[in-house]
Amino acid sequence: MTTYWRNIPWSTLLLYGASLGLLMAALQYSRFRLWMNAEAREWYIGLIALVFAAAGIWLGRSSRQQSEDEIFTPVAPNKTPDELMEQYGITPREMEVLALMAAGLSNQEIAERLFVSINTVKTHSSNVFSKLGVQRRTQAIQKARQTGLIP
Amino acid sequence: MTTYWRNIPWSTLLLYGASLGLLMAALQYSRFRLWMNAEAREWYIGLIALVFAAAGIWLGRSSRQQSEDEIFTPVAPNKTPDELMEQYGITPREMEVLALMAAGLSNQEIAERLFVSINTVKTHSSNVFSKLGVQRRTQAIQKARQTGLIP
DNA sequence: TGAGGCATCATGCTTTCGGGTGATTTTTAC
DNA sequence: GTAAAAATCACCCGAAAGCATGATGCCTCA
Repeated sequence: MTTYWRNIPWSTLLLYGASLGLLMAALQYSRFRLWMNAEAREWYIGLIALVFAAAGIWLGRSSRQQSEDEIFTPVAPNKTPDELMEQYGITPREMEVLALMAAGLSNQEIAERLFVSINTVKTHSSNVFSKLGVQRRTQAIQKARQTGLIP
Repeated sequence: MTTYWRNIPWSTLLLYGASLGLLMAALQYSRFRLWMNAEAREWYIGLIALVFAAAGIWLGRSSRQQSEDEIFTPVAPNKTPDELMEQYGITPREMEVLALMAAGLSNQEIAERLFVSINTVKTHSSNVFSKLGVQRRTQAIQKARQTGLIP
């Protein structure tokens, strides 16, 4: 089920456990010192909390584990492509460009396929981007698939 | 790296700070209780360390998530993504890059998401392209969807 | 008949992508 | 312990993509 992930390196886990043990040892040692009065203890505990929180953040971010569901959540389209074209104001020609774009074609290839110049393809794609509210063709493809504009 | 804090929402930071303050308050309150002797204090501090470490890990992980980029899943593959990764020789890290690529992210955004440099992302994406036998990222997305590498 | 939508094309400019190459470090495998 | 694989980063350079702007011709519809 988990297709791509990386375990937390054992070295990191060991380092983490060792640092915890070191802090515990430091606490034990400090018990024999007299600098740790009641007021300082609060700051000491707060410092431990901050240190381990920071270490936890670092550990959490350095681990590569990432669930599929975070990125790939299927969206069931409730509208037909025609309704979505109407909704976004996408013209038929722009739809053609979008479809070929999603097929992996470059602007030049789309231009040759549609017998127009590459500038025209750029204009159409720019219009599609602004109408879909995206900046790049990959975003346009993703949004078109998500909304059901493209199967 | 200061970029670590870029993607953490302010609400999360506030929540985190508030929980820290609550724990400190709980510590203050516990000083007036008598259950906290010398031996229990070590366990108490260790508990705080564990709690904050866990919270830090959660924070570190959750800050990498993104709820918006979702992908519609039209394909019923005959092979599992793991088998396809094995077939194409795609590594887990390259798979991550491919997934974020399909989510519409630019190389720069992928780099920020994975906390690596844009050069690393370019290397991974180039490897993915050559392994999939394509030239552009849109082609890679298309092929990955067709083969079932990506839902 | 004139306004507006659509499709077409262009030019200049900036950003991003992708290929190629080489390198170091970390992790894994034997 | 060593070798292979994986992950990381850097640099150069050309191609592609994207943005802004303006223009022309066609068609429809009021």
